[in-house]
Formats: sequence, C-alpha cells, structure tokens
Amino acid sequence: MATNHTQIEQLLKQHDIRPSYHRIKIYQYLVEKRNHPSVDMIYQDLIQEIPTLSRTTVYNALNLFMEKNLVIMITIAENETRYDANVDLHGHFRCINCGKILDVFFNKESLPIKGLEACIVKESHIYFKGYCPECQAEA
Amino acid sequence: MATNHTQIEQLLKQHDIRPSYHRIKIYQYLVEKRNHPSVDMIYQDLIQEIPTLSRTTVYNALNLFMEKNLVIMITIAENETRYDANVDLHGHFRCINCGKILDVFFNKESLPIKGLEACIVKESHIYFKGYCPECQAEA
DNA sequence: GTATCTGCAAAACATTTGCAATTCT
DNA sequence: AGAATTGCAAATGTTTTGCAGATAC
Repeated sequence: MATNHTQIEQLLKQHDIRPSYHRIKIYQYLVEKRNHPSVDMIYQDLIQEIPTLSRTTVYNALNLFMEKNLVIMITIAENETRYDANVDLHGHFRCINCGKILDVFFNKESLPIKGLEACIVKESHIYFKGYCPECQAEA
Repeated sequence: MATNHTQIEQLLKQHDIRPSYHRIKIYQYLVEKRNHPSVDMIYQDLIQEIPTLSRTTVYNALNLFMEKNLVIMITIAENETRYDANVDLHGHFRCINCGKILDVFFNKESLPIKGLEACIVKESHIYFKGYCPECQAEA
C-alpha cells in the first residue's frame, strides 16, 4: 500500500478533518483493507492495536467521514451498515455464501434507466447478490 | 384498483400462504397503495381499520411474503426497511426532500457493469437519491 | 485555557423471539 | 381437538446521545 500516516493525515486535513490518532487509524484501515467493513469489523481489528478504542469513536469517525464525503455508506447487508473509502461512482456484489463484497463498475451516463428523466439524481447505488467465483466451485 | 379480497386471497393461496384476515389486509395494502411502505406505515394505516393489529403481525406477514417471493425488501432508507409487492425487476428513486419513493426500470441484460463476469447473480438492486420533479420546483 | 475528542453507560430505534391466548378448520 | 395465527412483553442488535474526563492547539 502506498499509504502511510503522513499521507492519510494530508487527506483528512484536505477534507477539513482534524487528524487525530484514532481517525488516522480508522481511515487508514478503510483505505488499506478495502474490505467494505462494518463498524464492528473495524472495531474488532483495531482494538488489537489500540486497546482503549471504543465503538463510539468508530461511529463518530465514520459519521464525520461521511459528512465530509471521505467515505460512503453501503447498504448491501441487511442488519449492519458497511463503509467504503472509495467514493468514486461504483457498485458492489455480495456473495450469499461467504459474505465477501466485491466492487463492480459502471458509468452513470450509460445506464439504461427509465423513469428518472424528470429527477435530479444526486446519488446512484447499484448492488448485486449471488455467488462469487470461489463459492461457485464449492457448490 | 382491480384488486378485491377474493383476488388477493387467490394470490396468497397461489404462493402457499394461508389467507388469514390480517395477511389479506396487509398484502392488499401493499398492492393497492404501491407506496413502498415501512412496517410502521402499514401498521399506522391499518390499525385505523383493525384496532387489534400488532406490529408483530405485520412483521410476521412481511417476512412470510418475502420468503414466498410475494414481496421484496427495499433498502433505500437508512434506518428502516421498505417493502414492495412489485417483485418484477426494477429499481427505485427516493426524494431527499419529501421522502417519496418512485419506481424506475431497467433491463438486467443491458446493464453495462464491469466486474460481475465471473459471478452468478441472483439479485440486482438499483436505487437513486435526489430531487423529484415536485421538489425541484420548490427549491 | 478553551475547543475538541474520546469512551463509558444509558437511551433510542427497528426487528426478532418466547410464549400464552385466540382463531380456524 | 389440533394446527396455525396472533399479540404482548421481553430480548436482541445496531446506532445515537449525554456527559465527564482526557487530549490537543
């Protein structure tokens, strides 16, 4: 990964976010792992390194990041919110079997969607569910 | 609306669902209102007519309907699940201002999506957020 | 020294579950 | 009677909030 603390710090500052130790760690986690984590995944992994970390801090950081357009919310899992530090337009695929989330790509202009003509679109969300290549093999 | 109790009853039976009074009312609500309601919207509206109705019954019915592929779940609103009796492939648009949910249409085969090639897709979900025609006028 | 950030505990939600009472056939 | 359905109350799980102590500028 081409990201170190200094780079992460710059990114946070550029988005008007004061780069506290916890925020740097949380944002670095999102950028490096690219695993579309839930709050609890971030919490469980980072508490190994930062034993005093609390879930509240993870929630606080993510809500701030979203407000500042540094991360997006993914609603692909029923009961928990997932987060993504890739804010460029893209979609997701979630494997019904293993739960893994993959990125998929599309171009907003080329989407053949009817019924949106009179609307001003601010956000586009696309996601799929099914079996990933690995889980097809097993089945 | 071309739906009456008898027709609704038939539809439930065809999907292996015993047509109890509550289930008929709840399914009829979805089919006739087409308003992509939350559990609470259904509950608040139907309790006028059925004073003994409980939220649990609404949850029970909707979960059964989903299991039997009679309704689909829509995850367009952050904090609550919405439901739709239109199970044909389509997407949604939610107005950031008034909260209204509109239907949009697309064709799965014609979607220019990259990254899905090796996956077996079972469900496709597409939704947008922005301003509906009415709310553009106000703003 | 004043703002901000953190973290605990409690609260606020939506949803599920256990179970007893009711209803349907 | 027997099986399914309903509905209350409690439990669950995620996210938010209030507030006190710690930290940063």
